[in-house]
Amino acid sequence: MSLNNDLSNLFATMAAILEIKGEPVFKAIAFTKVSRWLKDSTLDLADLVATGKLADVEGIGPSSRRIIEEFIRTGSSSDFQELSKGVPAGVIGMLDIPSLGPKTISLLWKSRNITSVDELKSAIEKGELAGLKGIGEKKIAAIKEGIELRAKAGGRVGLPAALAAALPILEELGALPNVVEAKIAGSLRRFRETIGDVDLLCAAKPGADPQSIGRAVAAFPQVQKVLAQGVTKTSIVTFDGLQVDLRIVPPANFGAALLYFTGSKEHGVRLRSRAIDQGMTLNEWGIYRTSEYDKSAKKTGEAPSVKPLASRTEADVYKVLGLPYIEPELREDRGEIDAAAAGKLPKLVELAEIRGDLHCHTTASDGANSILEMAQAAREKGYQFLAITDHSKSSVIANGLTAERLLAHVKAIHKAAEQVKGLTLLAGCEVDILADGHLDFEAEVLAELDWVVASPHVALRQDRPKATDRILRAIESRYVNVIGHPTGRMIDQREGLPLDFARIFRAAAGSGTALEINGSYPRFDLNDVAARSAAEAGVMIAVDTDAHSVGGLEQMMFGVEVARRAWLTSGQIVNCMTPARLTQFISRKR
DNA sequence: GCCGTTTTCGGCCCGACTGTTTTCAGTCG
Repeated sequence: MSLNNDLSNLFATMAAILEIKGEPVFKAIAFTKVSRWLKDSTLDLADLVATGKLADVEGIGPSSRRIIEEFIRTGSSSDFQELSKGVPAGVIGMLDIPSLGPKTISLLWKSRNITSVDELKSAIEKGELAGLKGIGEKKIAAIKEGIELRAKAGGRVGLPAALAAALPILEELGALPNVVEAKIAGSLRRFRETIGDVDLLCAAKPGADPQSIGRAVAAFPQVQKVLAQGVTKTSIVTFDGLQVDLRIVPPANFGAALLYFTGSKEHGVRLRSRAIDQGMTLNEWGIYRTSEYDKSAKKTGEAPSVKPLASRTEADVYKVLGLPYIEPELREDRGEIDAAAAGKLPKLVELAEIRGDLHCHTTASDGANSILEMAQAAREKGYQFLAITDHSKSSVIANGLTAERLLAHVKAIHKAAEQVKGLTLLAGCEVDILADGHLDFEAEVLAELDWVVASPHVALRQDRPKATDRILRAIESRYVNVIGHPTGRMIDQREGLPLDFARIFRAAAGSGTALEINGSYPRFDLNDVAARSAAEAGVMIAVDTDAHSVGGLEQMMFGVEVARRAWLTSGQIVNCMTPARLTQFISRKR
């Protein structure tokens, strides 16, 4: 996996250099696509190269293939060395600064010899940017602010935090007198694991001045700063440092706008190019017959004068394109448009289909609530089963249970089960997978349990063969029902184990061992891409919260969202089984 | 650089906002 990451970064850097050098943008776009594919793919690159299957991957042509093959062979790329010759590394880092793009960076570099963010900062302070063509006072101020913003925000915020910040603003927006409808769009609507900025869309009451809505939002109590304010678009920064972009459209164009601003960018590009193939033009106002659209009058901030073929709802627009409605979680240009055209979109799992949680903690280890409290909370959520899975002895910091304490705990769970009617309470354990793949308890202890989650918690920097063997060994145990957070990655904090997924998935599918989507942020592990590959390989997926309190059970919605992004249906998820089916699933392995 | 049920060459998605401009380039999503 780190090979994929390294190569992904290599291609992203090459794209950046091409942009700054002012090469035709399409080269950079092509490399960006390769970079994205490398980051997303769980396939074994070395394997693809060896079998010649790399040539089948869409978007990877002869040049990219040559670069990848050379990199695998030698660990470096002569194309990259050639391209980056004479380009200081700091120049590329300047691309991260908002309001500073490749053209300006190139200008600063060529005319003022500015080659890093630090040099840029001191040049601004000394007033050395004055007199450059196309750069005035305001532009310089914008660059200065961009540098500060970058230093403070550090980029993206986690999904749960972004959602928590966005919902109150959405509510205030929806309550404005001139707003007919308001929705979250962008990556937040697609439930990406991290969010760059929040996109909101609203429909203005016909006849109302759209700009008045933008002004009202700019005056919301959360607003720290207004970045831009036009007729149909307002951008603000909240006191949390989160950027929120609002677009205002007429109700008749709401669907087209929602489709446009939900993205992803790549999904949108594909839809628009599909429209072109069919003699149509798709934009945020609607989908139009190109012959009519080209003749129509257009004015910034207003719908084109010609009548669209569709625009009111997203489904209407998809239909004109000959496609069924595509759920936002699938709109990542990962084959969803081809699947839609072929009538092969999955019926995505829904939160209401989840019948229980199979990974949670109590006061016996590091949780905040008792067995009974957790069980009652699960019952109140309408669950039919719940597995109590406290930590094993090696997790000392988490007050992990010794064999003795665990066996007493099992009895306590069975006793609590009698007090909560209508809920199957499973006595389980989250057993550490030790560095060598041994489990933290002997078989005779595990045999006393109804449900076993085996998870890696330590030694998360192992190399690929070691890490893979370790997890494979756990999968082989007849008592292990699911591997919890299989890679141990933490978003933005640590990479996790570089597993050979192909081998893991084969073993898990063959043995009837589930793999977990852990719905607690920043785990989300397996992630969407890996979970999708796993399910395609026939692996059953468990969607769990890893709740450490009653409130933690609510994280199930995030786990389900990862599952939806992984194209999963209820039939591929252990938590959607009836209690009777679940019992069968467990006994089949033993 | 990649791609091809009209193409092996000639295309490659689209609009809003800002700033520095007198008609447009750069940036962003």
